[in-house]
Amino acid sequence: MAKFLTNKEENYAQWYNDLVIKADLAENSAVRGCMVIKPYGYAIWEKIQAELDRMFKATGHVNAYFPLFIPKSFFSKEAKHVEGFAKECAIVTHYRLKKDESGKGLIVDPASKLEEELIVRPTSETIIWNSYKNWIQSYRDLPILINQWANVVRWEMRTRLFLRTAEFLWQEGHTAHATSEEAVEETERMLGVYSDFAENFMALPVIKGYKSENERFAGAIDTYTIEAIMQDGKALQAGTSHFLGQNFAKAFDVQFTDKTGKLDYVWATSWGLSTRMIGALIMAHSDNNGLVLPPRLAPIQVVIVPIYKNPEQLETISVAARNIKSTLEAQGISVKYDDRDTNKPGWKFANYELKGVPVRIAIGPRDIENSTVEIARRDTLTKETIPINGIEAHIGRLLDDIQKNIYLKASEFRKANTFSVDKWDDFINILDNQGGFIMAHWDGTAETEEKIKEETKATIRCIPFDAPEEEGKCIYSGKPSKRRVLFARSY
RNA sequence: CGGGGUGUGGCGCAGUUGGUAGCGCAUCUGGUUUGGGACCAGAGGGUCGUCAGUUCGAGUCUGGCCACCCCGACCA
Repeated sequence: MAKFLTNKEENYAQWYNDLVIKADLAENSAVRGCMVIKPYGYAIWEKIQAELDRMFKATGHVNAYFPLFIPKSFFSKEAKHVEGFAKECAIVTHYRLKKDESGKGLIVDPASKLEEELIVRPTSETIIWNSYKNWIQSYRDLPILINQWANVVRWEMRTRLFLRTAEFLWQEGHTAHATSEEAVEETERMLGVYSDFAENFMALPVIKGYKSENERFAGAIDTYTIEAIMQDGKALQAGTSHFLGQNFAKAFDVQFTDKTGKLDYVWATSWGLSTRMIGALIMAHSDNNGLVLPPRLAPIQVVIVPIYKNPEQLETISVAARNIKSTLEAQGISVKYDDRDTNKPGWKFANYELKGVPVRIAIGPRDIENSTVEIARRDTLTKETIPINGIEAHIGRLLDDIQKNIYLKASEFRKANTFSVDKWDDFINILDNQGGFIMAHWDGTAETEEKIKEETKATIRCIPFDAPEEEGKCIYSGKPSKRRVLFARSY
């Protein structure tokens, strides 16, 4: 099988590309660097959105929407922020087209040049803080806990479906607080939301930690991250939460009067998670037969495939299949009954495996006779025959079990590919031969981090929150270090 | 922006010393099939990325341009 996919072990990057295309998640578009997210891929995003949105609201946040366009002058108000994004911005300079003098075709009307150029948002801190300035006068106006679901544009040189595209979808939370402590708390809370989501829904074990100065968000005091390991041993940053201090409040002059009547700048956070998560989902769990989706994010959790020789048989089987479908749906399980006569069962089996549907139920004449069905689980590719009676409890348990098993498998993979390293030679060997997470000592300087990056392409993914204090020597410089940090090559 | 590669039916590809375009998959029709990607018979579908040049004649040779992919630098 799997003759339609490149082998994961042979060419991981090609396997990933094949999978995205063949599973019908997305494709490249006519616009360089921009992808079309196809219905099946978008359905996964909708599941991600629905769950995160629920979690954001449960933690007191509300949704709003700010403009796609940002006046250039806003953008340049926070020095580090500009530096971080200036190199990858799309800019609107005109607002009108006209017919080309010499015939057909359209040209930009030079007379429609904008007074001030508009930047297509690469992130929305500036446009949002420009609004917050008008919304905040007193401590009574705080906190503001807003999230926005949006598209953003970052003009990337090289793109890959879901992992890096010029335009992508995400959510960005932007909060304003009266105190530093409260903002830090919020930053931590939202990283917690992300890691809960990753572990419980994506079945993706993540390491929470601080970014080093080099890797920090432009304009942030502190960036927290969740880092996940992919099956090729590379790390993927799955979500970030930033403590912005008073940087944006100062840039946009957002002050408030506190309880004692004193004027102070507002404290801020921002946090984001993007369609890149779909890339993580694919790369963390899938195999050479196709996608493996955790049940809690699978657009279709159970597919029913009838096996029949003639229309009469199909009719009998369909009655049983529809009964099972409604029984399962009553339990909140999403079920597709695929009774299309245009494809054979074997084709359907392979196709739903490619698409990562967690559970497949096959019903044929034999099953009708015995009141049974054949159940196949995607994660282990195993099959069993069970009685139809009590199927809803069985499938419910099975889905839970698959969710847990996928998480467990990913956890074990991470464990087997995380190395505690003390010698520079070992550091290089591991990166070159197998990849993975490396826990090593670091002297805490940006120079050392930069040199390690130059020599090995590995970066500090994070300084884990739970890294124990431990005396040691920097893997590169030999200078004293107090704790190990997480190194890896990354996406 | 550097290095490499590719542009030929919807998709994947072949096309020899230049002679008027072919294969597989997919599609459509008919029939037999259906418990792991069915089979047989027939049919439709191509300004060969683009512009110019050489030639009696260009998918093929020459030059320019464009697009895309892969590997680097940059990044979620």
